[in-house]
Amino acid sequence: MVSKNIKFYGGEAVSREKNESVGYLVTLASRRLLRNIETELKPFNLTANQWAPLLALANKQSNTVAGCARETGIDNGAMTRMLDRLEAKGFVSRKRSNNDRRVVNVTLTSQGKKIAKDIPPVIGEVLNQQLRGFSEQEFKLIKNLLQRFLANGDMLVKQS
Amino acid sequence: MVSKNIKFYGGEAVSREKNESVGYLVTLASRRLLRNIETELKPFNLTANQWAPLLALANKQSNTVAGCARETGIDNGAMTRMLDRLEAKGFVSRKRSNNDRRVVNVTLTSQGKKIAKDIPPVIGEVLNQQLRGFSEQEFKLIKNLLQRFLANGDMLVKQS
DNA sequence: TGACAATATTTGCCTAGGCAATATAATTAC
DNA sequence: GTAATTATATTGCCTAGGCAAATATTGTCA
Repeated sequence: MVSKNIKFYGGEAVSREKNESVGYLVTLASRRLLRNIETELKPFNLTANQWAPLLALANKQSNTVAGCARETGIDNGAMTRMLDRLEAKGFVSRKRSNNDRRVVNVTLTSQGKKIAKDIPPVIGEVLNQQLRGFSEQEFKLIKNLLQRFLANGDMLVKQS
Repeated sequence: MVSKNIKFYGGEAVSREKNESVGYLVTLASRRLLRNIETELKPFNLTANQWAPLLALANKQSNTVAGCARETGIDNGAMTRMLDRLEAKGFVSRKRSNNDRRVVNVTLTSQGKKIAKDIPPVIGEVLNQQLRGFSEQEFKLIKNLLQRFLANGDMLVKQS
C-alpha cells in the first residue's frame, strides 16, 4: 500500500512562524551545533568542519581526495582546499599514487592519528548536551526522521 | 520530576557510522535542503539564503540590519553584506534613520514585495518533497525534536 | 591503435557565516 | 551633566561550500 503524501506547506504557510518551518529549524540547528563544536575544538587547533575528513581517514573509509569528498558529502574542490588547511596544520600528508597517477593518497600523520583519537568524546559531549531531555526513543526518532528527510532530498537531485 | 539525561554518545560511538550521528545528519540535511531550494529559486535570481531576510522584511518582523540578523539568526556583519547583495539585485533599499542615527532602515522594493509573494509556494513544494512519506504526527515530531535540539544548543552559548 | 568516455585533482569565481575591531550614536548610572 | 555602558552598522580577515572549467590519467570499445 502506498501512503498518500501530505501537503504540509501550501500557500503562505512557509512564512508565518519561522519555528514552524522545518527548513529554518534544520538550518539553525546545524549552524548552532557547528559553532558549539567549534568552541570545544579550539584547544585542539581544529575547526568543526575539519573534523569530518579526519574521521573518514581514521575509519579508513577513504584515503583519496575524491573519497574524502564522497564520504563527507562535500564538493571535490572544497575537499582539496580543506586538505590544504589540514596539511598546513600537520594533520595529514598527501602523495601522488603510483598505481593510478590521477589519484592523490591522503594519510593521517602521527599528529593526525593522535587527534583522531582525542576528538570523538569531545564532540560526543556536545551532542549529548544538545540532546538533553531526549528519551532513547526520541533519539532514535530524530535520527530516523533526519535520515528520511535527507534521503528524500538526495532523490530530488538524482532524478533531475 | 527531573528526567535523567542519557549519554547517547560516549567514547568512540561518534565515529563508526556517520548515519548514526545526529551531527552528520543535521548538517547534511541542511546542506541538501539548501541546494534543492537553490535549484528552484534560480529562475527568480535569488539564492536560498537570500530568502531569509526577505521573509523577515515581508512579515514586518524587522526593518533594520540588526533586526534582520536577529530574526534570521546570523551575524550582523554577514547581514550587512547579505543586504549589499539584495540591494544590488534591486530587492531591498536602505536609508539611514532620522530617529536613531545609528540604525539603517531596510525596506522591500516593489520588486522585492512581488518576489516575497511568489517564493513561499516554491519553497513549500521543496519541503513537501523532502517530507514525502511523513505522517502528520512525524511532521510534528521532527519540528518538536529540532526545536528542542536547537534550544539546548542555544543554552550552551548563553551559559558560557 | 585511436577516438571517446569516465575519473581524479586542482583552480577560479561566487555566495556565505563567524569573530574582532572600529566608528558612531543612544542609554544608563552616578 | 559627564562617564561608562550598550547598541548599530560596517569592514577586514578567516573558514567554507558549490559550480564550472582545465588538466592529466585511465579505461572502454570498435
